[in-house]
Amino acid sequence: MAIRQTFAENLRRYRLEAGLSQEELAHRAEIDRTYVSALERSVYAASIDMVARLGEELGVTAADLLREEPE
Amino acid sequence: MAIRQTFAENLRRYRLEAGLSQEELAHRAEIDRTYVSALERSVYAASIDMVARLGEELGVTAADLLREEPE
DNA sequence: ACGTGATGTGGAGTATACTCCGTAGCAAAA
DNA sequence: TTTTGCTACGGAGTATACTCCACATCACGT
Repeated sequence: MAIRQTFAENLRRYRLEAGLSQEELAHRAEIDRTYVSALERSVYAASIDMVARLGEELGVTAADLLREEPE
Repeated sequence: MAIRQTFAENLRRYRLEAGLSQEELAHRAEIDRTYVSALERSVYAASIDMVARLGEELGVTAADLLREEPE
């Protein structure tokens, strides 16, 4: 499940860098706000469609969101 | 669905470079053979757990499998 | 023509991603 | 203390990822 943790950390980091709340991000990506919360807590293994949608709103690629040791 | 297509192409390419059949890869990653076939045809949006498992057997990262224009 | 390896594809079932509702906690501001 | 913004988290329902079966096709070698 290491990949979930990596994704969770990247998602939260990019979201905060974009200055967005979980709710704002969820609204823009047209997904549920509680699900964003769950993803940042590694509760679920998101689908690649979901990863791409979130990345779009954050201005990064799906690959970026799954990359370890970013930058 | 662009991300599915990218993933599908990368999966097939890395699999062939590794000299594995869909069946061999499926067996090593302990998943179903027909599912590997489906993924290479962009039928489903794989979960990030699944992407990571496949990447492990192919010697690449999950991010690699989702990266566009791989060199 | 026949057998074999590799892949595509359909159908039915199970596991889980994802949605939508509500409630609760906590920090900062009034 | 009360309000407001943000997040955690539970439960129940729906959508879909994923498994397992079977059968079909196509290319190749014998």
